Amino acid sequence: MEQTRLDDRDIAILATLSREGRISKTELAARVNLSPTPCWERMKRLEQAGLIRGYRAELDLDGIGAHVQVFVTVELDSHRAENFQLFERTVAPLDAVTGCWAIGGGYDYLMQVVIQDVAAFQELMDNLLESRAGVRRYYSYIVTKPIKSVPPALGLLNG
Amino acid sequence: MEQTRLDDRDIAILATLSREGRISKTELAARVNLSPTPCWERMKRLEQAGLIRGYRAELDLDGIGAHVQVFVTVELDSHRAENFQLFERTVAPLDAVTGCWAIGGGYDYLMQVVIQDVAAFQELMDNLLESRAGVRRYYSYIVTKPIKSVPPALGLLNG
DNA sequence: CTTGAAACAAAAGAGAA
DNA sequence: TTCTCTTTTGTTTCAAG
Repeated sequence: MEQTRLDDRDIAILATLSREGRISKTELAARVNLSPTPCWERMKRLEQAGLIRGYRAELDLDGIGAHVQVFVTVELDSHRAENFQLFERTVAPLDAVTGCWAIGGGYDYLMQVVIQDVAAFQELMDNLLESRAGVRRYYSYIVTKPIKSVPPALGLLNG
Repeated sequence: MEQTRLDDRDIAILATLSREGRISKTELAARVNLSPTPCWERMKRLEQAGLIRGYRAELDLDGIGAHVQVFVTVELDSHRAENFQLFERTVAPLDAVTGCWAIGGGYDYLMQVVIQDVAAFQELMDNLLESRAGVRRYYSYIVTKPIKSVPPALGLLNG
């Protein structure tokens, strides 16, 4: 299930698609100096290998509707495998939770929440505490200003 | 520069594109119960209004190359406007910094870093301290396991 | 990897509800 | 206006070399 080695052209295709996800295959081929067919075959291979998880429009939430964005660090009651699983299974289906990561360094999880307003956020967290998902305590950090959000630079990775 | 009111179809278009960014316009039109032309016009309008910032392929970094992902909370020396600007201008061009948010709640910024390995991360942070960008201290949280990452649910927003 | 052809989608216009 | 329908142009996909 691991990767068949990626060459520079594969990396170029991935890098291009991560910035211009709706580029036409003809144009993509031109960008990576390939004719359309082999480029299309590579793209299909990358998708089927699961290296491309999907394509997403990136939206300007500020223009679309009122909302707050909050990061939350979470500490669990107990550190047994079943507690982690319980928390993860509780949190994963919540629509307002747009990101969640298990982290090292003093907390157990970092969550990213995008939701209507602060009241709705408080209700979400109250429900999470009451749900017995094993949350000992949490700290909230409201986003006051988004500074940057970009796809990872593939050039920095050990290709 | 603000939005011309979005109706349910606009929201449906945005929601669909945020999950299937490479869907064909014909298929998109079918999904939102519209014929291709008006759907195409709406989509163009949404893009030109800046509500769609761009399209991105979401990549499986684990399959592509070795890397670490780190969240970093940052506290600045001083809270004058020029200090914030200096920090933001220093951090914004760094390729390894894939996300940065100004936050309330005890720290000034949260940064998301995706980089080759822990050594490269340390070097990045050392450089940031030496650069006199006004960082008083920072805390690092290495991601040990990504749990969830999805686009925001538009249904939860005050459309 | 290239060519080339058939199937399909995108873009733009003319006009009806 | 806002949608439907039609046409032209360009893209996607695949077979064959």
